[in-house]
Amino acid sequence: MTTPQRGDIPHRPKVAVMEDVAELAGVSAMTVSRVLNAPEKVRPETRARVLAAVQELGYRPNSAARVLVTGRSGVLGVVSFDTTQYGPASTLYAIERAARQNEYSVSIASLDALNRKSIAEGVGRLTSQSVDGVIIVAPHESATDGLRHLPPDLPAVAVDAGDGVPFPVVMVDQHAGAARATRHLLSLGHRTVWHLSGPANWVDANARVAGWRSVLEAEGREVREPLVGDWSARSGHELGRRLALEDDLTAVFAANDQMAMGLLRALREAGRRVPEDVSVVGFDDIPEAAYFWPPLTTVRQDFATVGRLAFQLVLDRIDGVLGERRLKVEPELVVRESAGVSPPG
Amino acid sequence: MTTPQRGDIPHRPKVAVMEDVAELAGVSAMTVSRVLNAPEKVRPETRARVLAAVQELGYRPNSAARVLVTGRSGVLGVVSFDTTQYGPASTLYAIERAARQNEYSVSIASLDALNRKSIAEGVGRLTSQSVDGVIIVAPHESATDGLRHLPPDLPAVAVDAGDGVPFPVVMVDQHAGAARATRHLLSLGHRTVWHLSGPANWVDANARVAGWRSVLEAEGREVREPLVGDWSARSGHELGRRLALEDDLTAVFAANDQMAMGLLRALREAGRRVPEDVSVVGFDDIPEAAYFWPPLTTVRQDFATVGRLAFQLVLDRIDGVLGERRLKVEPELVVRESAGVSPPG
DNA sequence: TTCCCGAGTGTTTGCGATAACACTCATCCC
DNA sequence: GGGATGAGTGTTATCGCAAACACTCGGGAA
Repeated sequence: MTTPQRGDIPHRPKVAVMEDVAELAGVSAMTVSRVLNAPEKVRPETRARVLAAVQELGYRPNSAARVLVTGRSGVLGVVSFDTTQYGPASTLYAIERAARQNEYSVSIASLDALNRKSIAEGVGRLTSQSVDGVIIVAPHESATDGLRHLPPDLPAVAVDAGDGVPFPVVMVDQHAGAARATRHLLSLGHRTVWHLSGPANWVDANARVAGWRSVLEAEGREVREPLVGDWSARSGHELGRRLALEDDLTAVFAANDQMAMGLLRALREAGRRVPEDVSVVGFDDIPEAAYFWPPLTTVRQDFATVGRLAFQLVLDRIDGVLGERRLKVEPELVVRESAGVSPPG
Repeated sequence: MTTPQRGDIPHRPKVAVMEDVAELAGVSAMTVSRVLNAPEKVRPETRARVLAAVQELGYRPNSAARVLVTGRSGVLGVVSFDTTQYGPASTLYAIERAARQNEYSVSIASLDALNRKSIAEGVGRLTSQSVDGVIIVAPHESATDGLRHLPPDLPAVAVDAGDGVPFPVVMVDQHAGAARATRHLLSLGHRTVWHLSGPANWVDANARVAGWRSVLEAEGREVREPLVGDWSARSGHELGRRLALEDDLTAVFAANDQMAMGLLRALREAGRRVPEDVSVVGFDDIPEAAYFWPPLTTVRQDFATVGRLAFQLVLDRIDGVLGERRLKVEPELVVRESAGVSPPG
């Protein structure tokens, strides 16, 4: 037993490795490896001895060594933008959950900007860490463009991407959700529906505009130019003040709940009652939506399902299975009190 | 050159390794390694040749191999609970940002429950992935208890933990924030302040109760039993209906903005005007708080700073530097319109 | 009896990088 | 001129694990 030198800090406190376990159990390292990876190939008594030794030494396999030899890390990369927002955060959470249940863990790369370069860099940060696969949550057109320039053999899956990406895509059917919201408002007797949209170049925003527009056009209603916000309550409020000036305004479909919230306040400040004078429908169904004033009618996105499906798809890709190209999750209209019948013209 | 066998899928598409770069540049692998890790030790011309080769082959170092030999992964683990909430999500985001700026990447482990076992398991999932350090965001008493049972030599830092944990702790000074909110309400002329607290055993909730109580006691005001919510708008609404029945109610301090939102609605439904009849102050300053009706006076928590500091502290611990034991970030009172002068008794 | 087979285990090798040390010169000093 | 010096580069060993292959049995078929 070597005594520590003066001042020596035992820096790596000598953690047990496979060889130590083998020795304690009186077998070879290979047998230990087998107990851990293919227990059925080891006689039960031997297995028990090995497991006891593992327990006693508190042995944990060194993943770096395993990765080096197997080429598999059991780590999934997620690149995303602004995970403080409800949508991305929920998606990330669902992915992590699904991953955990499948013995995967997840490594994240947040993006500062949404463009080709930063996407490539985020993916690069992850792949150089030897992740087995990547899920990219970046619902922006330029991110979509970035995806097109990634190596197509990368085991990747996109969430909420536009068309023409070389990977499977999972997304909520935004078009259908927006259409549902718009139809709901028309069914209440409104002559037309205004739209408070998300920022240009966000795929969700565009799809919602398209869904909204398609219903109005199909029904032959007037299509007013959408007002473009930035998803924030602030922008909803600001644009809401402009909307409140329109006196033929009776119904508004806001592209997310935060903007709807700002809108609600602007309408109230302008003396327009909701839903008596103006009806409002949002999108997302954030947990607080039911406690807006009035409670918000909105379109619920099932992020948990999106996350789960995305994980399932990367898993398939990692295993070389070619799965669906494009999976859509149905959104659901949640009727509360912010939308009512059209006031008599 | 071996021709692929029939049916053979070239499974690992032969990515370039250091030896390939070395060969192309006409040097040894060691020199390539040096160019990458200690460029000043290599003659400029050699370095240029190597870098050109790296470029040409698209070489990326294999991190697993590097980890195996250096014992350092450049990965930071973050264990947290419910990252869909604004606070944890913001903290996580700030940590990721700080990490990225220091060439670290982050791996996450979400917890399904907050107890000793799940904390240990979360930390275990991360350490077995050879993270260099861990930040634990689990502001619950039983999580704090879990921390006490972790190996104290683990390079870990806790965010928002209770006392007596064997790691440095970073947190917003909840006590001071709550005191500030309470004092603000008293300064407006209210005789006392009610409290809508967070759930029992959450360290933030407890600290806010303590801060609120300490001010009332110091000023000799009546201390009404706090109503205990669960952070959600739903619970704020429900408890708010009970509060609305108290006719000596003039001021409420809610432990977070979501509960304040529910409370606001309950008060309005009961015909109590805010701030004319009842003043409300929240906690967090979520981005929407300014668009509540009325705009919410609240206490802003600087999660970005918390995240940055936490990262700095783990970094120190990883490097063996012994830093602060407990770092507090000052919260800030943001005055908006939901709190006003006390109505004449 | 002999041979084969396969279950169970061991030995060797290699994954891709870096640490530690060895080597080669040109330079500089006395 | 001889040796010390140090900058620049190469060689070898090693990290911890698993794949591939080798070995040792005991039992059943021929």
